[in-house]
Amino acid sequence: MEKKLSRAEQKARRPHEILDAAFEEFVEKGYAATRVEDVAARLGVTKGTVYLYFPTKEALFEATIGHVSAPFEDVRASIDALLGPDSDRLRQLLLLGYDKLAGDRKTRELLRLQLAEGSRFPNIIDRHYGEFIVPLLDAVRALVEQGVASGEFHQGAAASIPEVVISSAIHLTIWKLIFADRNPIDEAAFIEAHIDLVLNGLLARPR
Amino acid sequence: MEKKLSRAEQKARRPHEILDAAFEEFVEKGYAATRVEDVAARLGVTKGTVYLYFPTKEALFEATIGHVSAPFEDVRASIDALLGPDSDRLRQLLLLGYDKLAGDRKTRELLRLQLAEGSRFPNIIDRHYGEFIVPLLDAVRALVEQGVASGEFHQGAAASIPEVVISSAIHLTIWKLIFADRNPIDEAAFIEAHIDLVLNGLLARPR
DNA sequence: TATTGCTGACTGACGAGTTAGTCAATGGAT
DNA sequence: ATCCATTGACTAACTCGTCAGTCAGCAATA
Repeated sequence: MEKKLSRAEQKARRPHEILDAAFEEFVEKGYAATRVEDVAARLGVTKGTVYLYFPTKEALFEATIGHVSAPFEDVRASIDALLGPDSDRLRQLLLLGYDKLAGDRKTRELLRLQLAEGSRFPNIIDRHYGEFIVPLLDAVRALVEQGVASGEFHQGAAASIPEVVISSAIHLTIWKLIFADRNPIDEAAFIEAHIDLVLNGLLARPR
Repeated sequence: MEKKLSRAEQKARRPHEILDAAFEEFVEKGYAATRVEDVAARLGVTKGTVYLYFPTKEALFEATIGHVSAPFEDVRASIDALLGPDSDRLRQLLLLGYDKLAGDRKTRELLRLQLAEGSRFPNIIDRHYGEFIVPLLDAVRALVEQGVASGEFHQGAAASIPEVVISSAIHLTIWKLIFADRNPIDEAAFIEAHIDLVLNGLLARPR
């Protein structure tokens, strides 16, 4: 079902197509081992075409990172819309986190690229940090503080460091990145265990 | 203070020296971008020398991974030596985990290499999984199960998935890999928060 | 016909792997 | 103790393939 596109339409689509293809190649091979020609081949065009839209391989890489890390603005809004007691809101927030981080292949692979290439492209780290990490941590912190204020959560070391609350989502993401399909994990059970731990801890409750 | 080494001594040291240098280069640049000549230059020798000891760059890389992931056999023993109530033993186990994972630069960077190059060198993953991950998770699982049996820990989703108990150590490791020195974190407070969360959870205790 | 998105053949640089040759340590002979 | 033939760790300059980036020309569109 190939639709015939006008030249203008084709040209307008090219950058997106190229960035999508580049993302796949960079994820698969890493920056250094990726060949611009292979990126082009994914679209059935040649290297020259890619260089009409991006001046260098480096520029292509940075644009690629920007392209996939773009659609994160809605997260903040979803967080503010959560309802119910703080423990429920925290549960929903964590589920949302799993969905956006461990569940979304693009975000996951973006993390891989940050780890693999971040030292040579520091700006991709800083950008992601400001646009994604800080707001997420702030949201968790705000939620936990509110829970403490309402008396639903107890004051303590854990309440002041939001990182430890979301760690398992990072953990599952890393696990999936390392063991793609080889050591699958029961994700639903993992997430339930995480939420259970965060709310109840391990110590037996006094009855 | 350069000590004069006999030829035999020099030759015996070479492989170690090369692997140490190679590790630094691979960590810094990644597999593809690392030049064998730069590895050699770290020792003040030339490329040819490296090829006397390792047949290809690939073989050098795999040997390098093997070289740094070697000293892990003692962890199991340290775990079995822990004493006291289960909550104390768990705390000590976590501290040990932080020491070996987040605290040790080599282990940390090994994780980075696994993430960055693992898809192209599957065997380095499998090896590490069997030699390090499985024993560690088994140890945590055994400890938690014992705590449940003794009544100190409560039965629940968290108790059956040891991963969620150690997640924050992974999280801190990743954080340090991504933000080397740029966004430092109060590690002692982080670890305390982790232990607090694991033991007590967030929910306020009934008084 | 004029325009332009694209091609594909080209270049220059770079890096893995090779190998003929070097020279200093070694150890046996004197 | 001194000499010298032999060894072998190492070098330096090479080949060969690869790949980023270029650009004159082509062919389809408007």
